[in-house]
Amino acid sequence: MSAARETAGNSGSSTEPLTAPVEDYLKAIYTIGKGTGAAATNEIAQRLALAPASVSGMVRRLADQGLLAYERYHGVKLTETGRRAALRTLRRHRVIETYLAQALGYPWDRVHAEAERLEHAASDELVDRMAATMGEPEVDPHGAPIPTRDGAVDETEYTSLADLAVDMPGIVMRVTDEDPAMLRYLAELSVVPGKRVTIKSRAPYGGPITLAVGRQEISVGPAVAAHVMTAPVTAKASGGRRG
Amino acid sequence: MSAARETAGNSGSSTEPLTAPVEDYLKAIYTIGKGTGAAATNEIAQRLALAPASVSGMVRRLADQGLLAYERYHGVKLTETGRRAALRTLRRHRVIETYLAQALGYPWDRVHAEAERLEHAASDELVDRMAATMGEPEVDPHGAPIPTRDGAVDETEYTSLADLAVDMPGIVMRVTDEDPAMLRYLAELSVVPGKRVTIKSRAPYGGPITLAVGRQEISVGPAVAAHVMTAPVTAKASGGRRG
DNA sequence: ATAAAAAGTTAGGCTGTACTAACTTCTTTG
DNA sequence: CAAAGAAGTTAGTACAGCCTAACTTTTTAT
Repeated sequence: MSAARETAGNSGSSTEPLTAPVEDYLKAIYTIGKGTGAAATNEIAQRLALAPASVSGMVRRLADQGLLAYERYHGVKLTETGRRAALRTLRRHRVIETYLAQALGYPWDRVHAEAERLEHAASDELVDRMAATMGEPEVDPHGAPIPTRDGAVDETEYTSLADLAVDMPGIVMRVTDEDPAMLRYLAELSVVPGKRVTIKSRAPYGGPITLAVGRQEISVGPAVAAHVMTAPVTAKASGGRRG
Repeated sequence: MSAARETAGNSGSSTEPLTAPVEDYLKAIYTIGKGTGAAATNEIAQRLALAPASVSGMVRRLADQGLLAYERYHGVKLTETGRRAALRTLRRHRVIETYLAQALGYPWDRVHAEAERLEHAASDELVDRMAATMGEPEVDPHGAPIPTRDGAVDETEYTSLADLAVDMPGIVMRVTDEDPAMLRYLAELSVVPGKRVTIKSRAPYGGPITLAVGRQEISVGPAVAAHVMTAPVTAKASGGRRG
């Protein structure tokens, strides 16, 4: 279809800047596939709040541009080029979030929305200057690792509160949800990166999880718990990352 | 969702956010008409580097949205709504420029390009936080006045070096050009806001203008001189604005 | 193993913003 | 005041993204 299409053979990485929607697709696909795995059309659509049909169309174009590998009816996988582009956007996003919080006093529940727009407008120079003035932070305000300039990310997997064993203390490393209401809720409970927590009990059938945070004892539902990621306290080898 | 188009008769100021191109049009029209005057299609086209035909089309839609008054073949004028929108964008642009320079060490020749993109992505909250951390600056790094939150701007007109009388000392208030090369050139000559300058001589027929800047004597062409705006040194009533 | 359900795709449209080519209106000037 | 030139407009097209409706393919469950 649509004959005459351009120079035909630009399946490599052309240097034209990506559009905001394209960056959003790549970011979504990356976070779904966590670097290597494949992403399903429907899941991409849900993440981006789009109709699945729209994703089918876009995904084809991204494949034509060499950003991802696509086989009809069988999801999508980032190419190396696509992965690099995704990580560049992710770095922007997280550096900006961190900067907003540290330099401009943004509350942690609002940095995401602002960064979501700025990430498409900020130059690499800007992002690098922000990172430099903050001393090259390694995690954003939610504990998510910030990719480096050259596309390296800490991909350590943590244990969520939903999976953490009873009486095994853990350090909150990350909250993997950006919903402002949930973030405010967690902040109120002091469940934020760096805090030490211990599961006291877990009610069955999706019931509440009771845990100790500092000297307080609180209860949260499993949906919340699933988004709070922890590292074992005993492992002093926390990989050199610091909040 | 998004069914059935919306309330139809939105010729007033609907609260939907403006797109980046729309903001660019309004900004261009504002700066051409300096607040009140009209802007010609061709001039808008030139500012935005677009074909005049594209401007005709867009301008009609902006008129439909109540952002400007448009009469075929007779240019365009901002409505009050349009003017407010233009000033909001201008404020964003200039606050961002100033912040980039002051907080992130951007050189003054590069702030414009970066702000040009960020102004469409930054929220009012972000812009206000930037302004607040800088103590509500009144001018940007080129000396352009920053509109206030509620749309007030200093519209003082200054005298360009091309018009400044010989031997009448002036203070450089503003440079009205964003070309990085020209800005670097002027910075090298120390012709920057705040500097005191005195025209020593003006060669006829568009020849060079010789002026004293500090203890240095330099020569510039009329194209450069036209973009350097000065206020009389004697007028202590400089309106309360400070670089 | 097949039918129902889920997932994914194609077809056909729409909007916003741009372009070129051809035409019209305004302005200027002889 | 008419003709040339400048300015501006319309017509027709394109492209990126998105949508809904209808269809196809894959998966699951009986």
